[in-house]
This record gives sequence, structure tokens and C-alpha cells, in this order.
Amino acid sequence: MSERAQSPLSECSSRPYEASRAMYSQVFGQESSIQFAHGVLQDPSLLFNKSSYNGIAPPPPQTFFPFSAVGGEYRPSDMQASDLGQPRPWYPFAAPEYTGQVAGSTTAAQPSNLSPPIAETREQIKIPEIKTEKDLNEYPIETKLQSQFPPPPASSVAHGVYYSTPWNPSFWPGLTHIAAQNNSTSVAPPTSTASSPSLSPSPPSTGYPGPGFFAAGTTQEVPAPQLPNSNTRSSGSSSGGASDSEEEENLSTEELEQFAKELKHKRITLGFTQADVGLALGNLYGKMFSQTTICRFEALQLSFKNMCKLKPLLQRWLNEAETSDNPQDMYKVERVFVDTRKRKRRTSLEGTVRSALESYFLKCPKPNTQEITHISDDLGLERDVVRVWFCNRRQKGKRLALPFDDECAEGPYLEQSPPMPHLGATSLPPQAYAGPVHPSHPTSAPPTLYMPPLHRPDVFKQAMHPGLVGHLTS
DNA sequence: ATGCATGAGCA
DNA sequence: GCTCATGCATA
Repeated sequence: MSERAQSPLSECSSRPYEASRAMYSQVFGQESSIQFAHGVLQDPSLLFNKSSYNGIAPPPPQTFFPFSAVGGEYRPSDMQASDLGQPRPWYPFAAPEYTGQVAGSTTAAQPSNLSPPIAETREQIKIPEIKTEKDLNEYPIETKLQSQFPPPPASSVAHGVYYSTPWNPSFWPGLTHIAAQNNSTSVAPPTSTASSPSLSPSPPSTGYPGPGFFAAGTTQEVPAPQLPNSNTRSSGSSSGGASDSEEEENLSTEELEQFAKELKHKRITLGFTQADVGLALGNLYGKMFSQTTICRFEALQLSFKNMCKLKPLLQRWLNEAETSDNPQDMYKVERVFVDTRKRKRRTSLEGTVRSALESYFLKCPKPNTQEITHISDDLGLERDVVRVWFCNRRQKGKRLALPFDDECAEGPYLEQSPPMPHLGATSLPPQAYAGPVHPSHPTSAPPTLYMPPLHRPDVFKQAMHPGLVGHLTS
């Protein structure tokens, strides 16, 4: 088990961090309009503040690739670097440390009676064809709610209804204009309202489709979300160079950062959980989001582009919630439908395996098929698990490398990717990041981890995965 | 809060 | 096959 070491991957080693470059190019490059406050970063060291990564020595480019990883003697030190690199959102919360979720209050009391009907409806609305995968067989996962909803005829395997949210597809793209159109509307008045009987979705007097959300047919035509241009009040909007009035996509990182902070703070103050917010968005705009997404938004763990897209919605929700007399009633909606599709059971990788993957990743962030096979073989994992792991790892790196930062103290967006173009086999099609290469960082050594945008030690600490830490320490 | 998974869109 | 947005499930 330990010795199949270096074969296919060896070539990979010649092309370390390409991914990182790519990600930046995408995240930031795409949005041509986006301008970063500090577009002028020149010294990577400033950006990443590596000093904070104690112990994380820039891995010797070659020594640390333990192909024998799991089976053999895997060296913790390797992973150290890797994991530390994992990210964490550098996001410094100045605000009070709230915990994000106000438990309990949320889903509490919804009349269960709502569920059934809705569920059905959604299916009718749109039933994503779910391919039955072998997984289904292998992992018969039962959704708890399922009990509430009579299982559809086997034939239709109606799984589900994911979020078929019938909302205007044009939504995102159109956001900008829409926004322009009605600023006023959006903020509509909370006029009183709020107090509608809880649960029942009481439409904000504002004239929102309100709870129509769940109502099958109705939801579909949710009024296009109007952007909160006018409501900039809450956001720090004016600060950055981009004004809200424009397309949200031009938001500055500063604005986003501030808004995220504000959102979290107010959300908590108002007594909403992240999940509530996600549901509320669905209620208001027909596009619902999960707790995960809201959480990531607050933590600035989404791509810049994505942040820009979501911000208007969240801002609007925030405005509504704030002005509402009884926001709780208005926006707390229980998620009624559940996606009954079966998902592959989540694989839980052991610390060792994860570490090994991390090591592989450092060596080769973008393994080709053969390499993946090798790795999966080496670690005893399914190829797909390995593939997905790498995809997620890359994505994670990107996410965390968001450009948000405080005053240009450090700017993570330039990954420290060594200019190591090309390489062999898998040459990625990279959308190479044309970013500046820093002389100060010898390309030869992968400077560091994937992307450490942290500037705060404390943040950093928590960034360490317990498991890994244990690994390291033990 | 985050790890692993899914699926759309793209090349 | 990859990226990206997103979410279920879980630590």
C-alpha cells in the first residue's frame, strides 16, 4: 500500500499551482468591470502575509510529495503546509461575535399541513429528471421528510424537486437593469405589515408575491427582484469606488465586505438564522438559497462575482426585514419541500487520506485522469471521489482567495502561483492568470500554500482543521 | 461552518 | 473534464 508512489504523478510535479492562477483569472478576470481596490499589488509577501503561517514552511518543492502517503509513512509535515493553506476566510469580523444561527426560532412551528400540498405542487412544476444512479441502490438514503410526502409512484421517482423555483431565469442576468428600473419599489414599505399571522406567509404589504413562493403556480412569476439601489443606506456603499446604483457587479470588495458584516449583524439582531434568510429570499424573489450559501456570503467565501450577484438580493431582504414591524412573521418560512433525490452518500475521508490528498494537491492541483486513477488507487478511494475532491479543493482555493481585504494590506487575490506554466500531460487549459509574477518568490518553490489570504492570526488558528492539527501535533 | 456532491454551462 | 454556483449532510 505504500509504494506505488510516484508514477504518473511525477510529471505532475512539474506543474504545481497552475490552478491557482487559473482561479484568479476567472474570478477576477472575468469580470472585466470589476476593479479591485488594490489592483496594484506587487509584493506577494504583503498579500499573503506569510509570516502568519508559522510553521508552514514553504514546502520544499519536491521533497514533500509523499506518494506513499496513506499506506506508507505519510509525513505530517507535508500536510501542515497544505492544510494551513486551507483557507480561511480572512474575513475579520469586527462586529460582535455572533454566532450565526439563532437556533430554534426558525423552523419551528410551521404547520405541517403545508407540506404535502406544496410538495406536490413542486413536483408538478418541475421535476428534474433524476438519473437514477447506481448510487441510489447503494445508498438508499431516506429523507426524513419523505414520510410526510407519500412517495411518488416508483415510476416517476419524483425525486425531486430540487428547487425548481420557478423564478425568472433572467433574473441574474437581468439584475442590473431590473435594479435600475425600480429602486423604489424594492424598498417598499414595510408598511406595517409585518404582522401577519406568522407562518402564513403574509405578503408584505409591499406587494410582494410573498409567500406565494411555495404556492405552486404562483411563484413563478415573481416580480423580478428589484435591486436595492436606493437602499444603499445600509451598505457602506458609497465607500468603495463603485456605487451601488450601478451594477452590483461593480461593487468594490470593500463594499461587499462591509455589507456582509452588516448583514450578519443585522440578521442576528433581527433574530434570523442564515437558513431563514435563504428561505426568505425564496419567498421574496423566488430564488431560495440554503443556509450554506448565506453562511458563505457572510463569510465572504463565495466568488467575487457570486457575491456581487447575491448582494442585491440580500440587501433587499435586509431592508425589508429591518423595516418590517415583525419580520419574524413575515420572513420566517419553513422550508417545506424537500428534495427527495438521493444523493450519493457523503464520503468521509479520514484525516490521513485527506492529508495525503492535500499533499498530492500541492504537488499537482490538477491531476489528469491517469493521475487521478493513480491517486485513487493509492489511497483506496473511488476515482470519482478523488476527482471531486480535487475539484472542490481547487474551488475552495479560489473561494478563499477572494479579493476582499482590508485596506490593501494584503491582497490575496494574486495567488502565489509560481510561474510554472505548462507541464506535461494535463496541461490545463488554463485560463492562465496573467497576473503579476513576483520575483521575490522564486518560482521554483511553490511559495506556499494554495491560497492563504488570511491576515489574522486568530483567524488562522481556527482555520486549522482539528484533525489535521492533531496530525501535526501528534 | 465546512466537506463532499450535483448539475449546468463551456471548451 | 473543468469551472462555478449551490446545497445536503455532518463535524
